[in-house]
Amino acid sequence: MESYADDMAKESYHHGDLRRALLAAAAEAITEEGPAALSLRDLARRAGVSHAAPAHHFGDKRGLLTALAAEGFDRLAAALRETRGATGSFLELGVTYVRFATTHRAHFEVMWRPDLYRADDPALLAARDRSSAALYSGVADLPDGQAGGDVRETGLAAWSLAHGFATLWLSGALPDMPELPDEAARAVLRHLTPAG
Amino acid sequence: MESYADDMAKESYHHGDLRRALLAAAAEAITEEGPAALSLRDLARRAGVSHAAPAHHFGDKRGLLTALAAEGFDRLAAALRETRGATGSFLELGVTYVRFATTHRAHFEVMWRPDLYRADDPALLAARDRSSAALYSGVADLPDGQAGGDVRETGLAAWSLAHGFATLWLSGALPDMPELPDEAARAVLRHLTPAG
DNA sequence: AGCATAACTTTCCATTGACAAGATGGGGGC
DNA sequence: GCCCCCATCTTGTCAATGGAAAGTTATGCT
Repeated sequence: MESYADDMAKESYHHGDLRRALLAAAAEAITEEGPAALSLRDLARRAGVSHAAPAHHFGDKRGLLTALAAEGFDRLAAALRETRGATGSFLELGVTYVRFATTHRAHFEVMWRPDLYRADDPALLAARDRSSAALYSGVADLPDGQAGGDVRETGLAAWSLAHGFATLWLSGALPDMPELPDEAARAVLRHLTPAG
Repeated sequence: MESYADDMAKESYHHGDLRRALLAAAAEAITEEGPAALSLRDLARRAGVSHAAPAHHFGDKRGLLTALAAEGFDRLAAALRETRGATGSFLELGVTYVRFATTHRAHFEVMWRPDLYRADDPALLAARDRSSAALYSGVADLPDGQAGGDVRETGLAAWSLAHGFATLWLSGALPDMPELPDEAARAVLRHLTPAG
C-alpha cells in the first residue's frame, strides 16, 4: 500500500546507524542556527525517523549534547596529538586548536557549555582529559629555559590565548578577519612568553 | 477579596519598573541555570506579572537578551574606563576584564553568544564598540617599544588572553581554581609579550 | 523455529514563545 | 477639574517542543 513513496527512503523499520546520523544532523543544525535553536524533533525529521526515536539512543536532549561534546573532545585530542607528532611545534599546536574550533564549530561551541550537557559523564571526562594532556604536553616539549618557571601556568596561558582567539572569532566579534584565520592565529599566538 | 495575600505585593496594576526587574531576574536566572534554561514565563513569575508582560518591553526573548547584552557591554566599558583612569596599568585592564566576567557572569555569557540576541541592534553595537575602544586604549598607553609593531595585533592578543582565561574559568574547565581568580588571572596575563 | 530484546512508532501531557484582544489607570491637554 | 489617549499589563489561545508511556517491528541468539 506504500507503493511509490519508498523509492529508497524506506530502508526498513530500522535505520541502520541512527545514532551517528543524529549526531551528524545535530552538528549541521548547530552550525546553521546555533545550539540554542536545536530541536530534537527537527533532528528526527532530518534523519527520517519519528520524533521519539532519538530518546532511545540518547535518553534526552542533554544526552545527545553530551555525546556530541565527547565526540568533540575526542577529535580535538586526536588533532592535537597528530600535530604534535608531525611538527613538534608549540606554536602549531595552538594553530591546530584554533583551526579545530573553526572547522568543527558545532562541536567546539557545545564543548565549552557544560550547562548544555551532563558534565559528569565518564566518557566525556576522559576525552576532555585527553585533550588537556595533549595540549599541556606541548609545553613540556619546550627546551628548558623556554618553558619558564611553571609548566602548568605557561600551559594555561597558551590554552587561554588560543581559546580566547578562537572564541572571539566564532562570536563574530572580530570584523574584517579572513575565513580561515590560520595566519591571524599564528600572529596572535606569537605574543606568548613562556617565561612570563 | 484578596484580603491577606497582598501585604505589599500588589503595587497596583502597574509594576513601576518592570523592565529593570525583568533584566535583573534574567541575570539571576541565567547565573543559576545558564542561558539555555531561560524562560520568559519564569521571569514573569519572578517579577509577579503575567506571562505576556515581558513582550511589551522587549518584544520577544531575543529582545530581552539583546537588552541584557547591551547592558553588559555598557558596564564592561565603564569598568575598563575606570580601571584605566585609576591605575593606568595595562595588566590591570585584563584583570578587570576577567573580574567582570566572573562577577557579571550572566551578562558576560550572553554577550558573546550573538545567536541569542539581535546582533545588529544599534544600541548594542555602540556599547560593544565602547568596550573595544576602552580595551585597545590600554595598548595605546604602553610606552613606545613596549607596544610592539602592531597595536591592533597586540591588543587582539591581550584581549584573546583575558577572554580565553575568563571563558575557560566560567566553563569550569579549570579545576582547583580559587573562587575569585584575580591572582591567577594576573599570573596568566603576565605571559603576554607586546613585541611578539 | 522461536524467543528475548533492541530499535522504532504512536499517543499523550505539561511547558513554552508568540500573538490577539481586552482591561486598567496615569498623565497631558484643555 | 475633567476627560480622553495610550502606555502598561492581563486573559485567552495556538503551534511547537521535550519527555514519558505503551505498543509494534525485526534482529540476533540459541
